[in-house]
Amino acid sequence: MPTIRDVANAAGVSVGTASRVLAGHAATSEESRASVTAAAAALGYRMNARARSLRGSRTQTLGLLVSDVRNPFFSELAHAAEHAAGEHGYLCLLANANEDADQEQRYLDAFASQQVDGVLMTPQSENNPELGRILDDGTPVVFVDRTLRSHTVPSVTVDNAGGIRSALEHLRRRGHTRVGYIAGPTSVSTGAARLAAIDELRAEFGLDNDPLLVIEGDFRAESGTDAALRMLELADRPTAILAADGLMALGAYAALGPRADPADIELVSFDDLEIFGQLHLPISSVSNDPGTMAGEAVRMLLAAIDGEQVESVVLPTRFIDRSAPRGER
Amino acid sequence: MPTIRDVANAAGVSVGTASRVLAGHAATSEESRASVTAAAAALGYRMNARARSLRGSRTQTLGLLVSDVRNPFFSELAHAAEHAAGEHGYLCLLANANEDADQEQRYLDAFASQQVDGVLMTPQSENNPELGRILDDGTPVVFVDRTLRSHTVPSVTVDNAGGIRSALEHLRRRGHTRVGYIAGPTSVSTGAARLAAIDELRAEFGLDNDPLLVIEGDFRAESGTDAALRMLELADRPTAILAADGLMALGAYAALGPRADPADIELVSFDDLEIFGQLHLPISSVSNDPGTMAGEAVRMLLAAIDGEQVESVVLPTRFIDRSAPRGER
DNA sequence: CTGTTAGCGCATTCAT
DNA sequence: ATGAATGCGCTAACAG
Repeated sequence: MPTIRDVANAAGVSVGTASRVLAGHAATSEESRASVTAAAAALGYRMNARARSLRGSRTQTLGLLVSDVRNPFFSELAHAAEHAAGEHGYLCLLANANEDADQEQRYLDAFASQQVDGVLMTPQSENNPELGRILDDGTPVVFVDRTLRSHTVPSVTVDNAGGIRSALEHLRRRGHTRVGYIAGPTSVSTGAARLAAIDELRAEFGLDNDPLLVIEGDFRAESGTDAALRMLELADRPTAILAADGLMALGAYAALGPRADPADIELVSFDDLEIFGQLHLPISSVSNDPGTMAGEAVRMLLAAIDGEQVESVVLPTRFIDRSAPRGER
Repeated sequence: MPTIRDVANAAGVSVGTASRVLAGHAATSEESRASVTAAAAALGYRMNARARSLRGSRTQTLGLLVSDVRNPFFSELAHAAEHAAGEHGYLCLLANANEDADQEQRYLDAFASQQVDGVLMTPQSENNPELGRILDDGTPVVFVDRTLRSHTVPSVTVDNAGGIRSALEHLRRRGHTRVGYIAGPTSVSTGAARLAAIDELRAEFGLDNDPLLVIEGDFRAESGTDAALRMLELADRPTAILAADGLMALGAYAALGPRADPADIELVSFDDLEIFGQLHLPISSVSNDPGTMAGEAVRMLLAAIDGEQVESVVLPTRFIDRSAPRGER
């Protein structure tokens, strides 16, 4: 691969001049601009981004660490973040923590040694020492979707309590008082916040206060299936099930089986997945658009990289009612 | 951030010695090993991967370019590739071409300027000049899932004809002769190969040769919905629909609607998505495991980076029958 | 075994 | 406007 030196030689100028022309610097003559450009094209010159970033202080690279790329919510988030970053000339290093704290640390270390300009992440483990080091180094970090008690970091999250409230309002309108809740892990901020909201609002919405109606899952489909099956075996079955995330809602859907009657049980999910619109049992949802979250988070991160002070934002949710018309219940 | 020079000073050795210790090089004394290690820990030293790769020839970084991360097939592929790469000490730059040829070129350029050691991609545009340049530079490239006529590159693909055959065998067993086919874009190798296989086998399997029963989609859900709707409006409706990929199958499923009777129409998909097992209309599928494909592709790419000659591989598919028992038809 | 030196590709001084 | 020189952090070659 030709270097800038080859280009300079071919163009008959010094590397300094070649560098200035290639960087679009102002102080260059028409003549050298022409010869350097021609030489670069002829040689098929391509700038070495790593060498450039060694000299300068920016790498134009962002680290993006999500909990699980196979979760549609996060893959949408990753896509949107990568897209937004690209629009600002940044490249993303995408990594998948895979719900594993060790892996999360390894990737953060890799990000740091790759000199990323900033990190966007959906954190999952409290007191992650690697995160502490990165912050100490002065690398800007923005949390998306989740937060951590152990570290004060700007974040983009949704109004979990508001979302839960909208779901409960829906369920009250539909006449449900016996509602099963498939919780997320309370070790994760979203899991904890949503469960806390349920407990807070239980009385106001006249929900049965039965501990058997709350089962903690792990934000994956299978745990949703298990939880739903256990609830359905109860002597006093719930008439509706609310899941703390989309995958667990899908798991609960699977548990109900292909012959389930929409009038039999009502499903509501936190997170809106595209597939929900296509199922034979409608799943209403609290929609928290990952695309919007990612866009906002990238904006914040870039501002932080530019040295600005950024404030956390909490986005509103929107309830999507997919339930059958009243008459059909 | 402390550099290796700071560590060397703190340890009272030269940078050369510090470098050797940190790299785990053999020729170091017990004494310097101890002092350097201690100094590095005390200072919180972290190697600068970009500076290292500027000196050496490897960056330990792979470029991974997929057509659409939001497609579960590709997100699974990306996850598996990243995981496999990580196990070999490689970091992945993940990019999303988003089914756009321009974007594909931009990312390939970015990969090259980041000096990736190799590129793993699901190609989508023939005669991509940027791809030509990368190959000319001697950067190893491996195609996954798809191939290109314009470039001879080692690839990991599935046996498309065999997969189609297994689907048609299933449909014949179930007594279908009027089968609608939702094709993929013929500009993509998989789309073309699967359609060609159908045409090839049409007579052998006694399928109706009605042009109205073949509609070309674009591998996205919506096109599957459109195609299925058009087929269902035909005076002589198909009794089964076969889709060239999972998302279009899901789209067709949506077109059938929540009240569709499993006995009414049979759905088969090329690609197996996790959700298929949970729908009220079963979707049988030709499973081509993206995890296996990605693992194999990473193995090949790393071998190619090590200068070995690698051969393309074609993986077999496995048919997953989710149709209702015969008695219920 | 270790210190010294050079150089990877580039941008940026400082002279001119 | 441009050339020469310097250094980013690191590894490798060469002496010792």
